[in-house]
Amino acid sequence: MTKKEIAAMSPAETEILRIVWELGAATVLEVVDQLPPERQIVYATVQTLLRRLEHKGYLKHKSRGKAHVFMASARKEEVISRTVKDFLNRLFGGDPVPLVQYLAEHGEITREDIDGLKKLIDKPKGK
Amino acid sequence: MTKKEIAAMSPAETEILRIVWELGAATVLEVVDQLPPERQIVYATVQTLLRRLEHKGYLKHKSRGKAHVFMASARKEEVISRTVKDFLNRLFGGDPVPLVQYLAEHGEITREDIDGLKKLIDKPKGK
DNA sequence: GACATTCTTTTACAAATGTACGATATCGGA
DNA sequence: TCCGATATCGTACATTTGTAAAAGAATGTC
Repeated sequence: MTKKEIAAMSPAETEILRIVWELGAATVLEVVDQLPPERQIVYATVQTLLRRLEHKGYLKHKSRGKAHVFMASARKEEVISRTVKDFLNRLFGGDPVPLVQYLAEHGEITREDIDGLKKLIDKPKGK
Repeated sequence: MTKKEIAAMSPAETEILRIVWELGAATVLEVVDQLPPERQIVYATVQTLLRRLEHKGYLKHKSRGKAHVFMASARKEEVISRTVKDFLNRLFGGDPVPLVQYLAEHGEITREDIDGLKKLIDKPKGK
């Protein structure tokens, strides 16, 4: 395991990283446009966040014309894994059940979602 | 809704708050003892975190002898709700399914857990 | 090829965060 | 009542974070 040493991302950075993941590749402007309307945050700020994410190793970029196109650099699976685990540890001492329970109780996930999950558990070697 | 305005807690603070919840009520020392051994953090630091949590409204304390006994001040349910929702928004754009999916795929939750969840969903007004 | 436009780079900066030392207060004994 | 042990309080301080303005560079357009 020679990697792993990648600085944790901050909440605001996480938000931005997620959007880049969603878009696959995106310029500063495209990320800004993707932000929820109620999220007041200017171009320059998003740009700073993207740059910091690049510094930390989460993103890389290539140029398209004068614009920079950002895209994932670290493996998303791994980043999510680390992030979720950390969150779970801090808020629930590592036990995922209360978290899922919360989601269920608050109607965040439906019975259909749950049925789908069973399948995942049964065949762990999913595609 | 005249409340709600409670400053967000930082990751380190979250960790400490969780322990206080778990213990119900605890002195600085008791919290320190509850921290996982690999978590290197001295008494004074935990104290600061507890103090900050109190300032933000998450905790209150009463005295027992010379020691302060900290306990929840804000409703845990609500704090967890806000925290989980925020996390979900930032990392998954608000969609809980990928999160639960991740937990299922990585063996964090078992089939039994899931069966229990269905019950919760079926009777949302659970005790 | 001069301009307005569009991006990036550089730089800033206050507030929050993580971590902790030193001074002071308090309590239970000898 | 003086002492050692135990706690809290006040303070500190380097980083990180969130937010952004200002300056500089690349582009397409007349």
